[in-house]
Amino acid sequence: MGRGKIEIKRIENSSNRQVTYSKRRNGIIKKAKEIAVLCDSQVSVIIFSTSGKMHEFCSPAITLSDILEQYHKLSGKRLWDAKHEHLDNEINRIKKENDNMQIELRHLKGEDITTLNYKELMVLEEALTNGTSALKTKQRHLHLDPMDNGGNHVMESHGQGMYDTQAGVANYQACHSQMPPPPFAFRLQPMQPNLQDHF
Amino acid sequence: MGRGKIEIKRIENSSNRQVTYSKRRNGIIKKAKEIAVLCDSQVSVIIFSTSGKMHEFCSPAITLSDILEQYHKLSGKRLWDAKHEHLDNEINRIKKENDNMQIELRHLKGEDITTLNYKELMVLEEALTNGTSALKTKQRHLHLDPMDNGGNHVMESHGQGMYDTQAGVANYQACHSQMPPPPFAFRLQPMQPNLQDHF
DNA sequence: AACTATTTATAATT
DNA sequence: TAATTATAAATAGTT
Repeated sequence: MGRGKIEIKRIENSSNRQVTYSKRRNGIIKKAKEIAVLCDSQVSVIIFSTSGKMHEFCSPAITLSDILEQYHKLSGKRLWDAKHEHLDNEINRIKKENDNMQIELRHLKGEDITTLNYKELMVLEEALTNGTSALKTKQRHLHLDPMDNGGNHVMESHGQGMYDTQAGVANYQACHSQMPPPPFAFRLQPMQPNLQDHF
Repeated sequence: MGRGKIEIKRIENSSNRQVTYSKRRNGIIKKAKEIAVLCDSQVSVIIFSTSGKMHEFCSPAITLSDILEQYHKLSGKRLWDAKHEHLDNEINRIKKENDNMQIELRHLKGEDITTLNYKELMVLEEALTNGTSALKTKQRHLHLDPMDNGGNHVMESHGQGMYDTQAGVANYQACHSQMPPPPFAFRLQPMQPNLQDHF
């Protein structure tokens, strides 16, 4: 319907195709609206252009979800099973990851460690050692730079916090005074890192 | 487009409505096919008659599922049913949980703690304290009951590990000898538990 | 369901 | 890019 008849095949000229798309898309959606009103039917039209833009029409007083549910009932085609399965797999994967982390967290916090064997305890000890060491370093940093927080720090009494991990010797000393509870500086005793090196 | 112009409102005559429905439905689906070919676009048309019959058209080389997924991405509207939505929510929930645990784990291992503030460091310290304390207890247990593992333990040298947390005073002393690295028994100094009681 | 007068959609043009 | 218009296509009413 136009100045000339056209063959129904892809319009090669990009600009023409875009124009035709726009006109015909409006046409279809107009028709969809009309049939919905005239014939009291439920219609869903979804159109994506090559450029990725979407236009849709859905009968008033009904959602696309409703239409899809109807679709499922009437056609028997299950549109969502694949998606559901994928989501299920995803959930299982993440849950497993979750469980493992949960266990690791509990162990680091000292919970549920009665079942751990010797080797596992060693790994745990190393992790705690590293964590404590890093925390201590951070705390010293806070101590040296009180501007980070609102003061309330206690001077490091003394002691060489760092020690040669390669030597594998805990060679520091910590002798705290009886002052009121210091925030945290040096209440943690560094532990022996790299334990596994000895086994 | 016919012998006379019609108003776009519900056709009351049931038989006429049925005829018009049939004609216009074919028209829309024909148009949908045409625009899909002419403009290389993806189209989905689903029509339900009042009598419950369904007709559909979907662009070749694409499934309705694909179109609906696109639809969700572009419109943000959720088309899926309750189950789908539930699964989606579940994934988001677990992922968030996952992220939080991941962060906590990293902190306990001494990673990424430079951004922690004072209070957070205190919480972290408490966790490490508890974990270390529990580990030490377990290690002592292994020491007392060498059947658990292959022995190779060192006797506890000395030291009063526990101290009054209520007093809020870090009153322990730790003066390690320079012995060669014992496996693990009592290289960990108990730290102050229940730190939060003080704040 | 087929026909056809007429309306509507739209291809080509401006 | 948007309006115009000649023509093709769709379809309302008829048979």
